[in-house]
Amino acid sequence: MPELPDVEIFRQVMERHALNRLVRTVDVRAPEMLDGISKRSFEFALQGRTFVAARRWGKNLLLDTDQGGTLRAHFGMSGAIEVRGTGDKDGTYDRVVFGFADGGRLCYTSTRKLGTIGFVGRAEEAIVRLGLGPDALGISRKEFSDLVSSSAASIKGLLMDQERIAGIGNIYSDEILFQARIHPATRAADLDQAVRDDLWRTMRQVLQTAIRKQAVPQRMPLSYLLPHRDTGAGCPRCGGEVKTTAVAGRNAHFCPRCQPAPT
DNA sequence: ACCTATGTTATCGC
DNA sequence: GGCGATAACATAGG
Repeated sequence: MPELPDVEIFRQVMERHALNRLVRTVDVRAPEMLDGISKRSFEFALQGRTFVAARRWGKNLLLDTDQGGTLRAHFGMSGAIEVRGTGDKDGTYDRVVFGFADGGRLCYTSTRKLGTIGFVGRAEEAIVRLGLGPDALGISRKEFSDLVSSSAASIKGLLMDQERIAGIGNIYSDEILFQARIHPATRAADLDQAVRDDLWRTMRQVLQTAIRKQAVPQRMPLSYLLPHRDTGAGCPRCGGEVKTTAVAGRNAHFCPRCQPAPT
């Protein structure tokens, strides 16, 4: 689930349902998911506080607290953030649970425990420590163009490299490249300026559309690859067969006819 | 049983 | 130093 659009939806949910509520209890059920902080320190840091702002950087959710200090959460491949009411029962995969004084709960969930959650004095510390590049929706056209033209990696590999540009993963890199009609294995530096500029616009358009659709695959435009990624359906543009191929360590979905291999 | 999966990180070879 | 491939992490589902 959690690439930039998914985390942005989490952020919006936090903004509407988690701000300015007193955190009375902190229950760390999977301490192995804590990043750089002990269970005791984490609980101590958050108990009695309220979240005053919800931010996002790449795939990381950042919740600023009223006393300074920021909760940072990353969701791995199977994580989410869920707000529960008093009567709702616990989920099997609730890994960290914040109990609000008003009875509701904020739950950091993760099936596979591949994510991390931590607390830092300033959000920037976490961003620097994780080595994250500029957010995919924050990078300027010029910055993006320079990044692409100076990379020897495949364009898909570059889009997924969190140290260069933060927020895009396997699913959305495929979608962006499909919409831009670029083969995922194309060397980034081989793209000329017009293509780089178009790719920047396409990247923003895809991410913003996904956010508008609540990052729900079924709500994406029919012209997107995402809703029928695993249905075996043909290319939504030409009807041809969608292929898969390994690029930068991941399985890329693409249409060989619409996204011809680089020569 | 075996394979795959929306992520990250360490390691190895080129 | 950059990059791709691979394994590992923990778990579910086909």
